[in-house]
Amino acid sequence: MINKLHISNVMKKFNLLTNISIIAFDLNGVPISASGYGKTLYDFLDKNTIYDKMINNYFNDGENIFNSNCYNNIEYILSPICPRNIYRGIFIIGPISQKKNNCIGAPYKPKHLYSYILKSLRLIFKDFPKKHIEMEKEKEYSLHIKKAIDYIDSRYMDNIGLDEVANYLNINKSYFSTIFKSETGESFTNFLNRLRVEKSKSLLVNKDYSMLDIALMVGFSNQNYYNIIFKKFTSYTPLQYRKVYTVYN
DNA sequence: GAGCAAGCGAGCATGCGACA
DNA sequence: TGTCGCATGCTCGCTTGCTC
Repeated sequence: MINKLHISNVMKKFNLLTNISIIAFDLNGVPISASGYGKTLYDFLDKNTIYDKMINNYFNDGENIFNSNCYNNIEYILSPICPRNIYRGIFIIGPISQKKNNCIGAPYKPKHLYSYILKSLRLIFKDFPKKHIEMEKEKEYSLHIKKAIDYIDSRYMDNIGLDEVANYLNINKSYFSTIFKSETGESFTNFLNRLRVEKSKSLLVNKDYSMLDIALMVGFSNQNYYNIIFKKFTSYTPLQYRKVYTVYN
């Protein structure tokens, strides 16, 4: 099982250090996480070049550097998330270019630096404080918060609020607000919205529902607000997210 | 149909004191 | 230590209206 938090943190650090965008996919082509100037990263990947072709070439020839079909001198590097097991998923690093003034403003990286780029990614991955990750994984919630999360997970599609969950737990709402934030690290509303956004992702990519339908299905009262919240958590509008996924299927 | 910006009001987050 | 009630500032949810 891939630890998404670990991957996400590694990618953020890699992007900070190198200024190169990076995206992670599982082996079904489903995006796990992205870091960098995300919109550009998605825009310049295209169906014929990137995911399927990269995977095939990597399996067949061990080739891990790919040119963009859309733009000259724009390249991507493929790297397995786990070097010993490509079935854990892949990183796609880029766009990068060997021309300083390229058409899309991709970072300039001469080819002889590619191996260093990959090495630095491996080093970050290796050095990232695993203790922190384990602590996150093993974090236990109090009974109140466990019950609250169960309740939210079963009722997120309804118009639930802080009041309702506090009543369900038979505790004061201000007290619930306090302990919820102290244990989960985010406010009740934030948690609920994030859950709704996560649930909506599968509806966006697997079904042909309209944005309004999906917004209503996961508990948002209108499409506009759904757009705002979706973009807040993913950096993409729901439509962009659907397009991205469609590209890889 | 989808995205975006602005404005407004509701209600959330928070701090504090009190109580068991 | 755990819980509750209250007050208050301000964040966020939502609507409206517009463009593409």
